[in-house]
Amino acid sequence: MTVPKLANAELAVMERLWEDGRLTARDLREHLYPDAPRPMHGTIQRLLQRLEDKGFIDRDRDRAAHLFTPRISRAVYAAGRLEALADQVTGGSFVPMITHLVEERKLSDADMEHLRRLLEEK
Amino acid sequence: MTVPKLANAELAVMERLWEDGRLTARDLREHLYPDAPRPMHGTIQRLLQRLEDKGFIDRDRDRAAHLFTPRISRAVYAAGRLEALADQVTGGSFVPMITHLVEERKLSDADMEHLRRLLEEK
DNA sequence: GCATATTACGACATCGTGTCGTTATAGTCC
DNA sequence: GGACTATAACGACACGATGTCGTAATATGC
Repeated sequence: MTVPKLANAELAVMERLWEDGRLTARDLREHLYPDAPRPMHGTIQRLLQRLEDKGFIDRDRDRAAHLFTPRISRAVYAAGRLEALADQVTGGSFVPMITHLVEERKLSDADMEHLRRLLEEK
Repeated sequence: MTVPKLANAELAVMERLWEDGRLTARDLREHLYPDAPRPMHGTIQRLLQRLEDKGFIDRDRDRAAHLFTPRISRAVYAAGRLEALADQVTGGSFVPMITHLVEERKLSDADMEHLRRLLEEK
């Protein structure tokens, strides 16, 4: 699996990093657990460590409080998971699911137009 | 979540049902565990029961050995999971991931052409 | 009615995940 | 340097989902 799956708490951390770009563990804690009854230091550290192990983030160790930046963008993650889904269910092809979405009108007019132009260009 | 996620063993059962359309528990056992050291009766029954609970299959109780048929097609499942992915990661939009796939040339020429025609028609 | 096949389901081991507790390490102020 | 605080590192645990097993209930065929 090229792009591993993110668990819920891990995804929440990535959401903040995708939004803000570069944060410390403390920043993340304050954003994600604003009024937690417990410190949550260890939890955040654990999550960041696992995300680093999976290759999702970079860790800048220059200062005492490390700085974390996303290594995989939101679009790359989404596309990677979509690939994994296609590999698992439809033999690697994206056509069946997209076809179904179009026929069930799950895509907005703007999305349809956007994709039309995208496909024309390439 | 409209379409629940399938676990590995559950997906393997659905694969057989999507291929063959209508099978008994025995058929499934012979296909999925051809030379298992243990019977695996209970395992298959458990999986089928959970799939029924999740709404993935229909159970025909007319005969002693029940007949199982898929209630959710492969395309519906794939599209449903794709929707869940989009909701979770890209705010419900499919554009970012498809755009990324196109730019990374993950779609075959045939797929591109297929999608072009699909979008033109609708 | 007995032997066999099948269903129903409780129980367990395992794994991933979220959390906590403890220790190690680094920075700051006196 | 020593005391204090903040952070990092990481082992440990609880929990839920999952795959499997064991056993009892039920149905079928002879």
